Amino acid sequence: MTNTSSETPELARCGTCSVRHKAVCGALSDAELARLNQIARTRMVSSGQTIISDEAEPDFFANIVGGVVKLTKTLADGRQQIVGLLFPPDFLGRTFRHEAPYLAEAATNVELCCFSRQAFEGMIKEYPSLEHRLFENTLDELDSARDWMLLLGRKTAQEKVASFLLMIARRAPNIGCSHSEELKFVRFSLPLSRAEIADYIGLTIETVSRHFTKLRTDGVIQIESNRDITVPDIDILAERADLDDI
Amino acid sequence: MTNTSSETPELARCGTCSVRHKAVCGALSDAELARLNQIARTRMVSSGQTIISDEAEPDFFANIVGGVVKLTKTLADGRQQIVGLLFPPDFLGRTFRHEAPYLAEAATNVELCCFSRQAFEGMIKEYPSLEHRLFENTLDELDSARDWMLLLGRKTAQEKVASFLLMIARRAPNIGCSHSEELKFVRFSLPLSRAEIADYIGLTIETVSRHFTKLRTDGVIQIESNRDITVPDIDILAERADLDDI
DNA sequence: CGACACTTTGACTGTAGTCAATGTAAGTGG
DNA sequence: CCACTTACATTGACTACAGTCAAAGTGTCG
Repeated sequence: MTNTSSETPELARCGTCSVRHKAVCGALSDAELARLNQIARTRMVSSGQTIISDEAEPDFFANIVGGVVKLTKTLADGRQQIVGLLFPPDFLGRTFRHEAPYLAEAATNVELCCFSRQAFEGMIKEYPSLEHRLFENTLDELDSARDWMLLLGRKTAQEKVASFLLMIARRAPNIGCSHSEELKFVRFSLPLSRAEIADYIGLTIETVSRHFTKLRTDGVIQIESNRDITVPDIDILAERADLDDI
Repeated sequence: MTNTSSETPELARCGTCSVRHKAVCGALSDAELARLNQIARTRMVSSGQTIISDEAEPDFFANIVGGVVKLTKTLADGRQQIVGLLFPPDFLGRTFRHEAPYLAEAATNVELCCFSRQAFEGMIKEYPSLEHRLFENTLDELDSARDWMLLLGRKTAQEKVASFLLMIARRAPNIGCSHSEELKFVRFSLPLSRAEIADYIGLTIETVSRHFTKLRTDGVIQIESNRDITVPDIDILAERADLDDI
């Protein structure tokens, strides 16, 4: 929360990029990457800042290099729902449609690698392998969205909170966390406030807080500070989440 | 519910196909289509039959030519959530992944145009325009899934029921319905039972039924029969749905 | 006509929401 | 350094919306 969106984005340096092979860029050869490098600009966005408004037409796409981005939808009376959470090396932006269907905000301080819409869509048309990678990403996002629909429509508050913590514990390696060898023990920082968690799992702040407390008194989690959670045995947390599906 | 899945699928006839230009096939030239035609087989599936199990690895994809297909996810204790509803000319199947992430069932009698996985994935690799079309479809499905997350997480039972009816009214032209010139007046048949509607909008049967009754007594809808609904003024229904977003 | 599946309605319950107060931690200025 | 502010989180008391359990109603098909 120190600096706002940096004013002088600098040329990206793909050679030293931490998400080079995991992000969509992984689909490109060295020569193709060199061209992408020409249109890529690093940009820092501080926590709470809007990245893509749902009112304007965004003129860029981005890879998430660091931090967490939340995608939210809002009803006329202010009720909000987080419909997606992006971690490195996820891709941000709705290709082939000019109106953004949601608001993208930095949930933490975020590092982006941005591409202008025009130049990037041009590259998509030229390099089918790039479009293929984006397509695979989108299929994975759709699978996640549908998992979340099951959570929102059918899980109890307790299961929702446990499922949320489990999801963060599993994705946290991408934003830095520690865990034991056998992965039973996990410690991580929550990228969201209680209010944001509530908006993600379709509850109120109070209900989220109550179930955090319940999980703590039941010994399933330890709350080191508001944002720092330790899970002694992730399998026990998973039981509380009612391990999805058949 | 008359016939089960037909035993002798016949060669598709793309020339007379009702979804030729709207389905993914629309991305193909006549020559390319001729090749797709070779691997396409028409198949009828009766209401209630499973099309793709979430336990087996499906070996085909399909275009929905007629009828409605529901995609469901189930928790260990039997709670269900419908995570997608496919109408003509939607595409059914998860490309590039062998395990199906959900169960696909015929909600009504359904006509499919099926392609073997191997042959179709081969064509995708050869024809980037086909992959592009599938990608655009998937982006639209993702947008819909996120709209539905807002409904599941943040809308009241009344709003959920109204939103569901509104969605059906808007997509019903693809499964046959009548409406007035200015589109205010709409009459359609529901492709789902009350139990299925409940599983789609995250409620119980009883709550769905109560809110149908409420909308009827308020004059927002007329219930001609369990499955047949008339909406005298769709704008009034839309008000009850709390027209999404900002 | 009778059986069955589905839907509606009623009475009651319980989970999560609402409203309000208190607690906690980080940051600011006298 | 300590009062004060501010933002965020927790806890408590009460409420209400949707869920549960049960019965009655409706429609379809043999």
